[in-house]
Amino acid sequence: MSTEIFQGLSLREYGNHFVNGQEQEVMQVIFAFCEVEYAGRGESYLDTGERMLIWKPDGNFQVVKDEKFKPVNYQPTGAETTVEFDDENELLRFTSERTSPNETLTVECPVIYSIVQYDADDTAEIDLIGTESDVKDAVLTSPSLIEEGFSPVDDEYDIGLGAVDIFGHDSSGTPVIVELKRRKAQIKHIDQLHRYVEWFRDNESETVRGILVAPDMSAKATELLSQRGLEFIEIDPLTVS
Amino acid sequence: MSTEIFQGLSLREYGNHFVNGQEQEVMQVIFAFCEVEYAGRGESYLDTGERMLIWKPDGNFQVVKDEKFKPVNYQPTGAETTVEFDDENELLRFTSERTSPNETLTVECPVIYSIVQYDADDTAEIDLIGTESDVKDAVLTSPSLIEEGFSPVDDEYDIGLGAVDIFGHDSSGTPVIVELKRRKAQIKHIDQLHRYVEWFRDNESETVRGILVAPDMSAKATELLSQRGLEFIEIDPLTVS
DNA sequence: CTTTCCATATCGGAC
DNA sequence: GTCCGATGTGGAAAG
Repeated sequence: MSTEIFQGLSLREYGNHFVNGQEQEVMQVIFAFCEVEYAGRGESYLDTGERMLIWKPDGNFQVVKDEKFKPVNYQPTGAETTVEFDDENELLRFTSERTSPNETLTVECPVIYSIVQYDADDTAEIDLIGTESDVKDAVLTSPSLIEEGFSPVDDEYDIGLGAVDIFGHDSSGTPVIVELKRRKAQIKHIDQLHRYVEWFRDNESETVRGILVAPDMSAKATELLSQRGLEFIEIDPLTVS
Repeated sequence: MSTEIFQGLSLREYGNHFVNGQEQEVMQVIFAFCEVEYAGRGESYLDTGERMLIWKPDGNFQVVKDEKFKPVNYQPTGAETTVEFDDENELLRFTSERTSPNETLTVECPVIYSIVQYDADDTAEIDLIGTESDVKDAVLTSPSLIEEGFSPVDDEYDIGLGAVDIFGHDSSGTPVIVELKRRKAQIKHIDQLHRYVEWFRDNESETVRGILVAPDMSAKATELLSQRGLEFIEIDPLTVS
């Protein structure tokens, strides 16, 4: 069976199962009453309550409340997670640490209701379309999506102050900087394209066009784009994927 | 008991428990062999495999693999999630939908190993310090953190092209725009401050100072900051919280 | 290591 | 609803 479930054990017995599950590299899901502390880039404290804990073999550890999408506290993949039984205070303590940045997550559980060890057989990988990368591939394959005569020269062209999505020339030989967005463009995306274009003007050539490619633009973004002499071309990531 | 666990049931029986759990507004955790499809802003397909599903009362639904920190597929809080038994294909189908953006997540489970219904009692809320808001409070309380004679006039001052974190005047009456960051500043943060300062120059007064406040800055950000005539002041969010 | 940028970003707040 | 910015953003890719 893929799931092994334990209930009604002592904290010490649960602790032994956790160590065993870690050795066997299975995902462990813990239903517990706990208190959570975090210290690192920020610091947080979460008073006692009933939560679910997720402990994966790759070290990532999450404290999950019964509401909200994101974990309330966590340590991402790569953390070193351990568990110990504190017999003086009668609790199980999970410690999840990582370096760069230096961060520590501590979860103390005086009560554990049940745990599930899941030895999941899952070799499939997700296939996702409609990404910015898909838009880039489409434009490189069919440059006329930008405009007739557009000729790409390079992609992910590093200028030191970032990387230009697509660099090329228009039909009259003018340099063109293309910035791609998979979603409705916002002001900050105009900033980004503007930075690339300004760099090009300062370092390469006075004459240069900047084109933002996105399925749509916010009103303020449209205004700022125009004010900065940049251009917009509408492409929907899903229709070119 | 806070957790109710079901194993070895028929798909139809599991389905009844899901409906019941949804009515009782408990968090449901499902260990299943499943296939996942998503369509909305993007589109994805995940072939069959063993995963954990999380279904919370607020509608958020997650497909969790035994590796990686983030769910491989999901629908965030606010989605409408339902389950149905497809007796023709002998599987349980979860459908999680939301509008704006219009998105659908479908999870088909021909096998379910076990489910946990967790009626979590958790009223505590996390207390986090070291945020940008903490830095703002510190500066408003002690303006000399910026420099001697700095006098804040407004915070979250909306200029149409975004909102200035803190607006004020220096000791000689020159307008000052302050942008706060809780972490090491990057090029895009220089862009942001630059946008505010340029707007002020164009709409209010030629004379204006732009100050970036952060615990540190990247080398390129330092370069761009200097090039654009902006200033930097070092403040660590944790030492002022 | 650092730095940059994408993300089905999510989330919260202001208008 | 739209829009903007913060996030302990996480994660990948490139230097």
